[in-house]
Amino acid sequence: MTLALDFVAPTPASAPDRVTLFVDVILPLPLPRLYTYRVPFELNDNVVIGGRVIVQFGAKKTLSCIVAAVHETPPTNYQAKYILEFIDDAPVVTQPQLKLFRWMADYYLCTLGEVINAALPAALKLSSESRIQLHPSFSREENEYPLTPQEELIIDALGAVSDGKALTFTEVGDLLGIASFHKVIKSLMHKDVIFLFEHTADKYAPKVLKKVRLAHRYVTAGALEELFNVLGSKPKQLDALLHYLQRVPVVQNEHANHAGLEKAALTSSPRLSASAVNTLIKNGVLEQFDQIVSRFPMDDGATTQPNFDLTAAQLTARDEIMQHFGARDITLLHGVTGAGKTEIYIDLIQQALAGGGQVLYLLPEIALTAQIVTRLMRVFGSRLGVYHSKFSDNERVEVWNGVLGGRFQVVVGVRSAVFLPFDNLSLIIVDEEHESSYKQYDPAPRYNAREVALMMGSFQGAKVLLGSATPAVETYYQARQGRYGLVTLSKRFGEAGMPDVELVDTRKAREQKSMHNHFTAELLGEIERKLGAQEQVILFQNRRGYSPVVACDDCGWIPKCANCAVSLSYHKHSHELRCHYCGYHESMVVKCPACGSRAVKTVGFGTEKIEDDLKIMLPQANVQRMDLDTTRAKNSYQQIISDFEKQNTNVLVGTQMVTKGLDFANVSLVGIINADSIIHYPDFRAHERAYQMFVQVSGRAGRKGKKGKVLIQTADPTQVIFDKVMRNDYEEFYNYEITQRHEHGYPPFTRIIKMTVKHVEQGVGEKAAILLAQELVERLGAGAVLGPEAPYIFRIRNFFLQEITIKLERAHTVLRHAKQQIGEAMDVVRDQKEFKQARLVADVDPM
DNA sequence: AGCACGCCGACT
DNA sequence: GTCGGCGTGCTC
Repeated sequence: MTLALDFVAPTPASAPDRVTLFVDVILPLPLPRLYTYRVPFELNDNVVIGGRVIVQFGAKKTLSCIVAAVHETPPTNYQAKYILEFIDDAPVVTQPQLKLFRWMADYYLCTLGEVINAALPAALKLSSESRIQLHPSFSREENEYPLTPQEELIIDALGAVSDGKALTFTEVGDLLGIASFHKVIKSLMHKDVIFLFEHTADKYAPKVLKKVRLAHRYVTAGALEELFNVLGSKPKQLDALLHYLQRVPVVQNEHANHAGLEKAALTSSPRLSASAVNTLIKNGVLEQFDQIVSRFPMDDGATTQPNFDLTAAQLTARDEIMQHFGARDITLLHGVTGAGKTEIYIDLIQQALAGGGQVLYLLPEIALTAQIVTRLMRVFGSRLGVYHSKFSDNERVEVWNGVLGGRFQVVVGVRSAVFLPFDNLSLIIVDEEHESSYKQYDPAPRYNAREVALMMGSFQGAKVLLGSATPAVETYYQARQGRYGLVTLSKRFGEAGMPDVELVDTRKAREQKSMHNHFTAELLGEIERKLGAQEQVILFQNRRGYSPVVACDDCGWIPKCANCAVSLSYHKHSHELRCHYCGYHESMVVKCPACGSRAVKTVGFGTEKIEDDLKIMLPQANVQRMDLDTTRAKNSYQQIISDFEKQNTNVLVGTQMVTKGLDFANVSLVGIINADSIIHYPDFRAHERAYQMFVQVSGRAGRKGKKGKVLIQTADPTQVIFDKVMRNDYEEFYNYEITQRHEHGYPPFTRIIKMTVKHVEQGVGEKAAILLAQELVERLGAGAVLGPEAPYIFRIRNFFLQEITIKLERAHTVLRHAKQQIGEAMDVVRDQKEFKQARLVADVDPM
């Protein structure tokens, strides 16, 4: 019957031909290829490139993934599975993004899945877990199969069929107390006791506000009066109602009542009774409703007009930038610390917005503070989205959707903000472009947000402005070559001169026995003088903890990490020995386990010891420490900053954190406790990094008309780098450094790819690395391959490391070819049976 | 990345 | 004899 009908029924003229669509999807897994799924015919119209779909992957996994392409080509050597579900009817990933993600996977030698994984906020990735439920046909009485006690336990937990309780696999595992519960589930399925289903859910939960409003029938003066009479004998309810009416002009403004009032405004007040409010709701006087609200305040504090005027120098710089953008897409703004780059950025952002485009403003993590956000918020109001790593996942999704939906035209954010779904960027600002925190190290994609921003700019026709007081040598080189525009701002804002930089010779001081712990008499005296003058001091020590090493004074025994090739650092406040690489920690040893001596001493020093010493030497000083250990809690960073700002503390001791973008008007002295530990680094970028660090930290001294002072303690004041820092001439530093780079064939004259081979067995790892190096030499030539070599820290988290450095010429064709070759070389190693356990990692443009 | 299938030691 | 360890291969 139905068959006949089908046969007879003519295809409606309006219906499209019955095309079978296939989609190529990006799975959120480190897989090299895309996978092709078939679209159920009735869902053909739902296909959206950049939208999410749910598919079955493998036997037992449902995943949400992104549609990368739609086509009609059926796969030839396998049967495509059907898509299970379409989640979105509009893209969550835009076309320009897909293009960028492809570029990233290609350039950084990783998979698209890894890029997608890093890009999407976790809440946009659907959670999928298998669950089990009692089979409708199952009943205990009629059950014919014998059941094991474990099976009984699960059936008990599933309750009766009627109330249909479901258990996740994890819950089943917990219930049985074993990890291998699969057999039990399989057996239960076989016996038709349970069935299995997949539960997928969007994890993003909108924020819901509970609100109340006056029921519609009371919204007239007359009805209200009547209501008052009725409530006359109920003072609490009347009180609550009056309070509501006081806050909401019900009669005059009907819309105000419709918008209602937050329920908490009535219930949380100690003067009002929450139960009275609930009674009013129950009796229908007030009605309660939910309102989905944004996690970001909508009320627009924007003035549209910035509350400042650009100085003549800033105006000139701004105009020069605009001029460069006329001819070039990328411009470097080289402006000394305190020259007022932010004002220029704001001005440019306003212009870009006026032209209708989107703007992305990237900042390193530590520079994206409440200070800068408040400032931007004042100008851009609710058009500004903020993307910070300390944000909750729901907040990130809101920013993501806000960019998609056009609510946010400007986003200020950290590294990962380059993943946001822009499709109409007209300006990207990368502030502090030299910062190494733009580079992601550990999980792939090992990308540099600055480079991604440049590529994104070129894809979307956006101008990119790089800003820094100490540009990366590579960046400055491009500018000098004329590939980037170059604008220089050399004057500090508001008359503040550059600080005086002085070197203090610690070797000499040691000889003269004039050191007080790690302080020279000069530094200590200067700190005292500044404190006496009610001024503030910042001390920089590039190492956290109390001491990096402890050692037995009698036998020389040193506690080492069990998982890494490092000594354990002593942290006094927690009285622990900690590994800074894997997080391993144990109690501080009192007695040497090797010889039994109790003379276990600390060696070397970190921020904690500096803080400690200073508190003892200058008891009148109020010392605060700022490093990874004191800022781990959510708001502690903000707290430390605000204490220092309000001058509750007068000395701030810290790691790199104190060097970035903090503006404190009253700081007149910056001390660098041990410059040598910053300079001596086995890396071609050591000088650049040291220079940047010294200049950045010096920039904290002296602002708003006060001339600051910088004291650098070093055992060897004759080192070249100090000369460059003291002359305060970036050009000179650059000229020196670029010559070095040229001589030794380092970037920007070459491109570097660092390969790391990790293996739990040292010998096997070494052999794998040797093979990899051989394969690379074969393909790229001996001159391009350095190593393998064990890094200084040759074991981390139980993996032995071997590194191979590949140096390539800069040309793009070379790069393309080389990456192909590297991929092949890696495959050769991976295909060897004995190296199956080796982990091979490629890091393109390491920092 | 999971998660299955497949081959070797200590136990009902 | 089996249960269960984790080694390698596949997932459209």
